Order: sequence, then structure tokens, then C-alpha cells
Amino acid sequence: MAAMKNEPSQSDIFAYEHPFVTTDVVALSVGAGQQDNYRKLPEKHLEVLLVQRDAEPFAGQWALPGGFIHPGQTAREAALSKLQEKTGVPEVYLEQLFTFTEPDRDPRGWVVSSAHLALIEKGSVVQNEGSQRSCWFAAELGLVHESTDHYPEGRVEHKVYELRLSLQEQGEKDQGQPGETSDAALPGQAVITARVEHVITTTRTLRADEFAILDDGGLAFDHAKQIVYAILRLRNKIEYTDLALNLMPELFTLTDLQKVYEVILGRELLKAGFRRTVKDLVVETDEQTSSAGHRPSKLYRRNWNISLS
Amino acid sequence: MAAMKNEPSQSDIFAYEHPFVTTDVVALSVGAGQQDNYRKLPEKHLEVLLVQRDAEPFAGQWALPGGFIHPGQTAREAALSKLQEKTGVPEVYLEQLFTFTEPDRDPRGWVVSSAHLALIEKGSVVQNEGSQRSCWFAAELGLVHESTDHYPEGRVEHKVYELRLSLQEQGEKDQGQPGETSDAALPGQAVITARVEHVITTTRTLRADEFAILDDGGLAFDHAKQIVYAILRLRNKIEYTDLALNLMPELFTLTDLQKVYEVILGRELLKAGFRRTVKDLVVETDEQTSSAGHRPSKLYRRNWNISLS
DNA sequence: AGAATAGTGTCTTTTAGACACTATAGT
DNA sequence: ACTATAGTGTCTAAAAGACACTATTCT
Repeated sequence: MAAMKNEPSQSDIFAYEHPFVTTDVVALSVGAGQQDNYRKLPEKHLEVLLVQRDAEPFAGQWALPGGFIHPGQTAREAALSKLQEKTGVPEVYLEQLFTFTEPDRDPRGWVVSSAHLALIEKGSVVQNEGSQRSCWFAAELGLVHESTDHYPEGRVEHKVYELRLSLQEQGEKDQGQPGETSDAALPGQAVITARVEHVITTTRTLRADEFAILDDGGLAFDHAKQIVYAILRLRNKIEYTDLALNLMPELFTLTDLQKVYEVILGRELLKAGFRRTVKDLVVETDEQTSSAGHRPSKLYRRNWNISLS
Repeated sequence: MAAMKNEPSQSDIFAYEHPFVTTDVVALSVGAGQQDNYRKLPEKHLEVLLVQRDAEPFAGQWALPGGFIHPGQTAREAALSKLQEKTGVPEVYLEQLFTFTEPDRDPRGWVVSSAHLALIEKGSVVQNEGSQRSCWFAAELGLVHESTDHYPEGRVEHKVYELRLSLQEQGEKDQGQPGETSDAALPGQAVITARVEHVITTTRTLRADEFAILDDGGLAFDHAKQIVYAILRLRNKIEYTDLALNLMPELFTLTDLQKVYEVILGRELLKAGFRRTVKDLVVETDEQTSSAGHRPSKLYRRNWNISLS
């Protein structure tokens, strides 16, 4: 992906000028933090997979995994293979998110990108041996500003989201010396703060949505926008689908599942009600957790014998 | 949009080979049929806008409006301008539907298409003066086959949809001689029957959707798939959004609105319940219908002072 | 008068929200 | 014994489904 011819004479035989097409993958998962009390359950957080670019443009900056679509491939196939290359996961949930076509979204020229949303169970990740560094960043999305302007013909709402990404140490499982110099010698930023604006225009006849990057926080391309878009989509779909189960391991407790919902929705849920609403999505097993410092809990698995929609 | 270079040596410097990108618009509206009894309300039906291609490939066949994206445009802008060219409507609801990237979807070569869904109020259409013939086709989507195969690792569901498109006479408003030779001298098929299969694969770990054309019924490219996709999306979103209001004129009766919901969902709704659920989406006006052969009904307009989502 | 639609009232059922209570390993 | 989580019961409020009833205009 080196040089590219740049901007030929506009509005000329334009039928023959055509964009490059890439795919980007917003891979989300839910990770667990430190367990600070021997019997307290660890906090969970949403995570997104980023790779550090080694080529221009944006060399050294963090970006979503992705790349050019090869001839003979579909966008989905390209996204899937990029993702497998970075994570080693053979089977993931993957859906098309949105195709970003702003003409100036890539400094190299005209490049449209078909963005995908992937949901990955963190435990299934085999650490990659790819050429680029890839890391999971904890992601927090917060609404930091909201305003509405009223006009006689309609109104315009602005919502500003702040996306905070912070690098997770990889050595979660090997439990290394706690709080030590584990994050030394890491190039690139370890905390990224981006701001993305969601503009909703409502007139008497229609409603339109637009997203704009206010501050990319150092993320490459329009990836801040893509990540926000992905999280909002997940937040929305989790309410009426079983999407969240793609983030769970084979066996899980209902409390774990509830925490996944909570971390995605960004609010707490009531236990009794939650269990009522998910009861058809899961199947009880004979297994239990043990040695947890408190009452053991039943383990469930996904119920794949349901037909939604 | 004439000749295109064809298929260079695969898997060579592929970073430099890139697809053409087009946009297609599935423009849907709701039209009214004949009023066969002076006091009976006319039937409504879903309609889709098609244009007759005058160039190869698929010359003479019906296709969705669309075309290549020009440099400097977004896909949305391209879709919007194509649509305005065909309908003359200045403001329409338009959302990105899906980007179709199957490498063989265009016989000319590698062409990906960013499909859009537009919702148009039929009355706002100014008949076009474009070079191509464009017509509204009544659209009916029916599920004609459904089967499930069970495997130890999951299951595969097949749903076969039949899409029936039939050409509507343009002269609806000028009320011409009923049932006469009005549809003479029309080239191209007046009824198109296509079949599209929806394959849902569910395994223990994930669920994936695929669409395949079984019979394009004479529609160009993969447009049968795009239309089915669009109708299913509309059917789904109408349940939790106010999307249907984009299909209504400025003033409308609740019965009209209900018929629009019914025609999209393909089932009847109960009046009392329907009015309860839409009451926040609309605002009552002082106006009424008149000389209808029965009790006049109140006219409503869209309530754009609500925030969904 | 009678056809056809407009509009409302009110039951029942289902779903969602809230909260309080009991249960049980592990140190 | 105490802590922290596991799990259930039940009351209430809100939403959805079903159906019956009244209201009104035009031919």
C-alpha cells in the first residue's frame, strides 16, 4: 500500500476514475479488570482491537485493523481474513457496519471503506504473530454534550461523544508483578481521547443522521468515527437481539452476562428483571463455579435454538 | 459508462487493482389502487421505482436507479442526485442499506455497490424528464418456502421470498378510460417475479445471514436481492421507529397511516391499539376529510418534536 | 335507511420496573 | 460469623392485544 496516483483533473471522464476500496474492522470484546478483593468479582469493560501503523500515512498511530479488498473477495471475506490475521480466531460474529465514503477521509486519495463490526470472545484470541503490533484498548464512550437548536422548519440536535481508549497490558493472564513497570517501553500513546459529534437533523418531512470527528485523538483516518458508530450500533442492537452472547465464552454465569450488558449499555440493570428477559437466550447446565469466596453460581450456555426476527 | 478493462492477472500487485463503485437506490413509496366503490377506501400497496436500462449490460431490462459515484461525492450524495434526477423530489428520507461486494455481481467486471433505501411520498414526485424511462412498480413480498436443517453443531434456516413487481399505469390521476388499452405499447415486462433466498446459519457460537438470488425474474444485476433486503429492513424498522411517516403526505388520516403500516408489515392491525401506539408520532390538526361517503376523519401531521433512539 | 368508515372505552394478558427477601460457599 | 455474590418471590406500573360499542356523513 505504497504510492497512489493523486487527484486527476476533477469532473473529467469521471466514469473512469474510481476509488480504492478498503475494509476496516471494529472488533469489540469485553475484558475483565483486576480483582482487587479475593471475593469481589472483577470489573468488566468494553475493549476494541487496534493496530499500530508502520507505514504512512499515520505511521506510528493507532488504527483499526483493515486493508484493501483483493480482487475476487467480498468485503466480508476481506474483513474476516484481516481479523483472523490479527487475532487467530477462526469464527467470529461479523456484520457490515457502514460504508464510509467521504472523499477526503484518506490523505492518499479517494478511498472508500466498508466498515464491519466484529464481536469476539476475548478468551478465544490467540495472540497474533503479525508484522504490526496489535493491542486491545479499553473503550469508554460517554455523552459529554447535548444541545438542540430550534428552527421554524425543524430542529438540529448535537450530541458530542467522548471516546476514551486506554491500552490494556497484555499480560493479564500471567499475573506478573502487580503495578510494576509492565507498561514501560511501549511506543505510541497509551491513552487516546477522541470526540465525535452526532448531528441529528429533523425537519417536518424527514430525519437525517450525520457523524463528524471533532478530535481524532491521534487515531488514524476516520477510525474514531467508526468506533463510535460501532459502539452505538451494538448498544442499540443488544436490546432486541442476542448479540451479546457472541461476547461470551462457552460457559458463563448470568451475572457475567449481566455485566456484559451493563458495560455495553452504560447503565446498571436490575438482577431479577434481567434474568427474566434473557432466560430464553440461554440454557442452564449442570456445571457450577467454585472456590469463589461466596455461593457458587450455575453456568449457562447459549441457547441457539431460538429464532429471533 | 462504456468499456471497462477486464480481469487482469489475479493475485498480482493486487493493491493497485481496485473496483468501480456505484450506488443504487431502492426508492419505496406507498400508492393507492382503484376505488371500486364510491364510499370504500382504495387499497394501498408498496411501490418501488425502477428504470429501464438503455445500455448494456441488461439493456432493456428493469433496474434500480443508480450509477457510478463521482470523485468528490459521497455515496449518499450520489444516491440523492440520482434519485432527484428520476423523481424531481427535493427532500427524501435516505439511508444506507448495505454495500454489495460480490465480485461477480456485475458482468462488466469488479463493481461494488453501496445500496440505499429511500422513502418517498408518492404525491411529491414530479414526473421526470430523464433520458431513461422510470416507472413505479407495485411490490409484493411473500414468504413462499421455509425450511430448517439441523446439525449437531447448529442449524441452517432457508427462507425463500417471492418478490412480485407489477407495472402501475402512470395515468392514475387523469382517471382515463378504465381498463382500456392504456398499457399498450409498453416495452419491457410488466410483471416481474423474482425469488431470493435468505439463509440463516446458527451455530453454537454465532449467527450469520446471507442472501442469494434464485431467480432474478429479469431484473438487472443483483437488484432483486437489494429490493428484498430493503423491504425487509423497512418491515423491521417500522416497528420501532417513525420511518413510515416519511411515506405520508403533509396531512393524512390515521386510517391512511394504519394502511401504510399494514401494507409494509403484510398483516392487519387492530385499530384501537394502533392509534394508541402512534399517538405520540403524530399531531392532530383542525382539518378534516370531507365528502367521503361516510363520517369525515381528522387529519394529522407528523410530530417532529419527538426524540426516538 | 343503510353502508362504510371514524373514533372511543374497557376488559384481559403480557411485559417491565422495583424491591425485598432467602441461600450458600469461603475465609 | 461475616462478606459478597446467587437466586427467587411478589407487588406495581406500563404496554399490548382483543373486542365491543358509539358516532357521523353521504348517497
